[in-house]
Amino acid sequence: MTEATTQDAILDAAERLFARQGYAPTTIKQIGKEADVNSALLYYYYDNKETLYRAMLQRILGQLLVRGADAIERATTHADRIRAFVRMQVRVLVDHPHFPQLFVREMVDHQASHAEEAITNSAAGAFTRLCAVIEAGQRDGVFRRSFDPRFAAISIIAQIAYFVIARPAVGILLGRGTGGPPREVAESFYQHAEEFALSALMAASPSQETSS
Amino acid sequence: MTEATTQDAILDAAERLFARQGYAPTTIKQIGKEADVNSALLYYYYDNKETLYRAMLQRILGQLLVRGADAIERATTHADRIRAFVRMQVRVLVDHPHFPQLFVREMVDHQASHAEEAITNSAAGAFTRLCAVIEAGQRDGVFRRSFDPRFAAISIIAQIAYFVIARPAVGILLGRGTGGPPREVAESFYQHAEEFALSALMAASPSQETSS
DNA sequence: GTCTATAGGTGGATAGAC
DNA sequence: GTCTATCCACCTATAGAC
Repeated sequence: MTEATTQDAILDAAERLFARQGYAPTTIKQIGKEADVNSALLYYYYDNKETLYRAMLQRILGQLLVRGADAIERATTHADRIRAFVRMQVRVLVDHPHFPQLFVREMVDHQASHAEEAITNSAAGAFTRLCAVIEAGQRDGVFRRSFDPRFAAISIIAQIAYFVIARPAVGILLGRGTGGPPREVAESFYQHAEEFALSALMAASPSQETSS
Repeated sequence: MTEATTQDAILDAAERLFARQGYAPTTIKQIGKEADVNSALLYYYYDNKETLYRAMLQRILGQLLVRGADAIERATTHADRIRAFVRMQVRVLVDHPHFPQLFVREMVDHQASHAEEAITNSAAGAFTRLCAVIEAGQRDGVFRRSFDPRFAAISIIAQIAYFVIARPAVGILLGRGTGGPPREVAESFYQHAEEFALSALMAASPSQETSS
């Protein structure tokens, strides 16, 4: 949090405030104050509020994209590749605590219009990679063939994503109040998510349907 | 959409605009225009912008609570109860297209702390019911016993919830742009979500772990 | 109940000194 | 690069006529 450049200070402040409050309620003056610079200075670096917002979003999305997915390639079984993917997802999210809020707000406030390119890029990356892993597993008969790989990928991603995005709600559901679930609970859930995903994917030869 | 009373017209307009744009960017004048009344009239019915917002939220929440969950009780097998739950979740969301945005914003804006009790109550109600269904299935040996029922419930809910919340992102991932996936694709996904959840839950007697 | 007119406040953005 | 001062647009909310 101790910034090298003024610009970093501004982006850090913007990231905090935009994540906490959203785009519209966050004012230029507020960001200036939080960054300990005069608010007029923001217009030296950025044309307007929107440009600053985009720059902030680009920075954090860029950091996300860097995270290599080679852990997936290192895994030797199809199952382990799924596990590796989920673990990577978790790592990215805990490393960037502001990301979930920013992402959700961008979704509902702007229909991803400011993030389309970044998502497209990361789609080419993480999402397609996960789809490929699933397809390979299906080809080898390890995973059920009944699922559309892209849908399965969404189901897998959704678990962690929802848990993090809806943190306050999840906290309430688990009886831990609005602060969200404590660390140990979150960690257990991350493990659970791996198993749940795998359990769904794994081809069980003769699955029996029982009536209650 | 053809309203009986002026007040309905105002609330309808408010619901549309607040859902689409969020609280801050939506102006009283805009709402007045959309409702075809003078903006000053809104202050005859409501003390201020915030009060109007809360009234709008209360109305939509009231409508949500009505939706019975008896479809779950009617189902005869454990599997069908899970299916019924997912379908109920979908129905609530398509019947109230503005709800997801409003709900998510309440969550991120207020950390669910001053989020309306109604939200937490109805969510918690549905959640506990789903947990009970899972536990029953586990007791009868139909569902895997390895999952914590509460975690499994979150995984199940997450699929639809994420799909709806992250609609623009999902659209991009599926190659349909920020407009979100078209109706048929969404419907297929909803069906997929049922199968994915069940597939994960179902106790497969001897599940084989294969290496690639 | 519904309107016109307007007060009062705040936020985005610019001009210009240092 | 950073700051002071300020303009202008726009928004919430009120007063008061009809």
